[in-house]
Amino acid sequence: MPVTDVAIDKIKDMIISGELAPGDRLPKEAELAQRLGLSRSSLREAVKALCLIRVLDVRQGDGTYVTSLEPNLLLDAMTFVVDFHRDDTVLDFLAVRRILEPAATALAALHMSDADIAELGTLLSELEDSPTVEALVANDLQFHRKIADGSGNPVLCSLLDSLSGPTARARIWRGLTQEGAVAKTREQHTAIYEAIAAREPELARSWATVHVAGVEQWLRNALGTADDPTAPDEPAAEAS
Amino acid sequence: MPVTDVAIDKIKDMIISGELAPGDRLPKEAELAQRLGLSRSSLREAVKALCLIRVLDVRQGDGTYVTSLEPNLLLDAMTFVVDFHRDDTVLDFLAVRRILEPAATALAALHMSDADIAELGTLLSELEDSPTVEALVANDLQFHRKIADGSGNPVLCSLLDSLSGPTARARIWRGLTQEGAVAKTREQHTAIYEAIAAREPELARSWATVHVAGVEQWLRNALGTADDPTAPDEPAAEAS
DNA sequence: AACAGGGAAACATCCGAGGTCTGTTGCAGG
DNA sequence: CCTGCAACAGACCTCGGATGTTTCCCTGTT
Repeated sequence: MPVTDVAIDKIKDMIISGELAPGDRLPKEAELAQRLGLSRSSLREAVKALCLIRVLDVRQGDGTYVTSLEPNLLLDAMTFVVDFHRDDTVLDFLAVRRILEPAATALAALHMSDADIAELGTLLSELEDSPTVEALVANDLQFHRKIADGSGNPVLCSLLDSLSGPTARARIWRGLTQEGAVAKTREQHTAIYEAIAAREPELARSWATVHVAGVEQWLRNALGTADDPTAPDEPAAEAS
Repeated sequence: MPVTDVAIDKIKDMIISGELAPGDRLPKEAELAQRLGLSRSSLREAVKALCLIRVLDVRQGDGTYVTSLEPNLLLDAMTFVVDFHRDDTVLDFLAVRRILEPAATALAALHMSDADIAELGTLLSELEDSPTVEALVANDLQFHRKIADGSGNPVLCSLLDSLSGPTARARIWRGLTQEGAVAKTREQHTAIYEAIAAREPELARSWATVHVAGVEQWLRNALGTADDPTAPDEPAAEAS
């Protein structure tokens, strides 16, 4: 195993063992390199890799620090990974989102604060009557992010955030090619908001399912894979 | 922005744009470095980072290649990230797993091949009467992995696989401290298997919910956070 | 045709020398 | 005493080259 990979594991272990706590500063490059028994070049490769996944944070002129290691930060790195997937796997991501989003929406109906719900309503009313597709998608992302955040589970929130990337692309495509998509999206968002405001988790869950499934169904038809037997094609009664 | 980060983006773009397809070989270090306008040292840092998240695969003496970029490979890198989370966030991961696992189990009941179901049964019967905790957990991981794979959604499968890491640790802890956990786990596994074999998605979903919720409930009590208002503490009726 | 040897190619690792940015310290002025 | 600016030191950034290791592949032999 290359020394760089060893160094990555060593640093990882130092963090997991508690020797390095979140926010701590690492020894300077030269010092740490000597301690781990490798050159500065190789160490820098290890640090850069851990930096990409948000475990370390290097600040030029200052030092290298362990990040907060909070779920939202670490899962955020998954967005980078998701970006690599082409359209042929976007359906699989969307299928996962269709599982998580309704659950998150139901949780939001239970746990969201009144103030946050009010902000959610503001978000909806901020949208112009005839928004551009870009504005609609941006508003959509904020809307769903706020709901995911309202679920009270940071892991769930971050995961949904990451999965929304490909969905957003698909949604733009949809908005550009399908008439009525804008109006339909707004109607469904309003319905979800009202269900949450009414503290009706099951109703919120159902609307969320309908909302995501709509995009999924359209995308499946657009890709011509509606007859793919390996794809999950049963509603599975999340909203029963 | 450091030149290394620029290089990471450049390489990423080369892949996303299709200039570099999965399995393709990158130009040699010196050549690519010159083309991207930086030194080999800096380029190597970029390559190493992309290597950690399984986007690139370097083979000494041969060259650097783009991986298959399949979801299972890329999501697999998330396991590395999940390892960094301490016990105080494991409940959040478990809560997400409790959302995904029942859904995956229901899908497996619909899509799993008869041959795979038979293997699932074999897995159960392979376990000794009084297994060690380690053997039980290993068997448990295989069992759930096979079900996740049977859902037919590679993204869902990989995601569950990553989330099972922390769960496994908790399960070991549970097995070591709670009497009857071994027997209960086996009973529930058998019930899940039989529901899948009977092609009963809703029954399979319910058993999976019970199974994961059991660990979750135990862990919450063990951590003394049962009264945490921010944690999702409602069954949310997945199995209604 | 099969096998062993050798050479070329490519990555792995290291070293050392500037460059750039940041945080701090100390001095001068209000 | 407080404020602001300037110089300094510390730490990371980037580079280029030299040497070691591994793999692939061509070649020659059996």
